[in-house]
Amino acid sequence: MLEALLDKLNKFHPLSPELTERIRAVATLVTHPAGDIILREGQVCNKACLVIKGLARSYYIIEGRDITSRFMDEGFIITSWISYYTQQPGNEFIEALEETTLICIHYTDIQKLYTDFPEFNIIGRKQAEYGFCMAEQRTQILRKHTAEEKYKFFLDNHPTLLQRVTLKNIATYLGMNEETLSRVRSKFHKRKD
Amino acid sequence: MLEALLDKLNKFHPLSPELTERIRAVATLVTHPAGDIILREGQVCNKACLVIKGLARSYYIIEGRDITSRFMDEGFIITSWISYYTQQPGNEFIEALEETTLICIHYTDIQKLYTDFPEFNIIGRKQAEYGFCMAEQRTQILRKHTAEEKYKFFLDNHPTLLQRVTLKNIATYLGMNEETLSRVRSKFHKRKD
DNA sequence: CGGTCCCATTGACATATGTCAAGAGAATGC
DNA sequence: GCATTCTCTTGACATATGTCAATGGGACCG
Repeated sequence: MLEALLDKLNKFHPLSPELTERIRAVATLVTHPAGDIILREGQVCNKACLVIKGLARSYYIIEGRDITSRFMDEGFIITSWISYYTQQPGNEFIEALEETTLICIHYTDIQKLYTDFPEFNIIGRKQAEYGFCMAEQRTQILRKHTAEEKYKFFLDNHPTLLQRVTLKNIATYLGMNEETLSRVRSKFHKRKD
Repeated sequence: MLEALLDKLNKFHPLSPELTERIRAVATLVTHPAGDIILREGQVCNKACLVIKGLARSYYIIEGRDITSRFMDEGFIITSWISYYTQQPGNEFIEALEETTLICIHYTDIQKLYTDFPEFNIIGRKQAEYGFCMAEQRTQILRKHTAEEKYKFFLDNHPTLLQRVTLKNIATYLGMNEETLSRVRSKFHKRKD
């Protein structure tokens, strides 16, 4: 199972045998049941985890509203980026939406990897660059003008998530409320007949 | 003037004399007059530039609307991140809002720095991590519920920009139109009397 | 099997924001 | 120095989305 992580890292940059060994030594497998809160607001996020199986969402609460910031399924990294990078308490929750199996590495272990294996910084850099691009892309959804365009964008970019996530969570991800999304959907799919 | 760049990089990670020398060799100073388009939609962004003096904004056009994605002033990096990282044509324009002086390094030179100086990846990683956090923060503006909250957030986080940027550009940055911003401001500042 | 919860939909209505138009003032250019 | 833009504001009105409430269908659980 650890192979999934090694594969992913290898695609960023080839891992030496020594580095591979060290990663094996510090990576741990965890499974969260559906509904589990993996990280809470106010905590420092001290690990980064690859999703092997399952699905989670990150969200935060602002003025009493639950706002979904990200969905993370197989192949993606679960962490609360700002809290992780700055090692300060963050405002994000992370919640398992399905039973979710993760390979986790602690922040301090990752920092040691950076200092002990300079080439691991290449991987860290490319991962951060990738995450950055994804973040910019997510932002573009919120800049769409109408609810319908946001929904269309979601359909085009996350077709599989639609079956796995409640519409309420999708709605808060798209910056609208549940009822609006429901109406947009009925109008949108009616036209397709 | 190059010192500003070296200072910034040094704060991420100490630069060896050799690395410092190489950076000096590849960095170039450029000045754009106000109104200049530094990058156009459809181009590949092949450099990253530190703003020494001046101010620019990146924007893109979607369904005929001009949407500001970022403001970049002194100390910040000007580049079109997705296009830069992927080296694919992007959809962003970058426009100098004031006369703007930059220290630029070409993408290929940066890549050579990564391969020739492994520790330069530490700097690249930390810069990407920082940019990622900034991107997440920008996104939070768009998730605010009302126009007034968005404006308040902008006031708190970019107080100096208000004097340097037209309200129209701020409005598109905040995901509202010019008139709405104007009304929010008059209501908001009236209360302060 | 019946009760309870959660999810999604729909209706009626309220309201925030967008749109279109006009105008005043400042900045810019010939 | 005058004309021309541009910026910002304001008004009247249109409309998209939010809010509140009710309903029906599943899923889950005792």
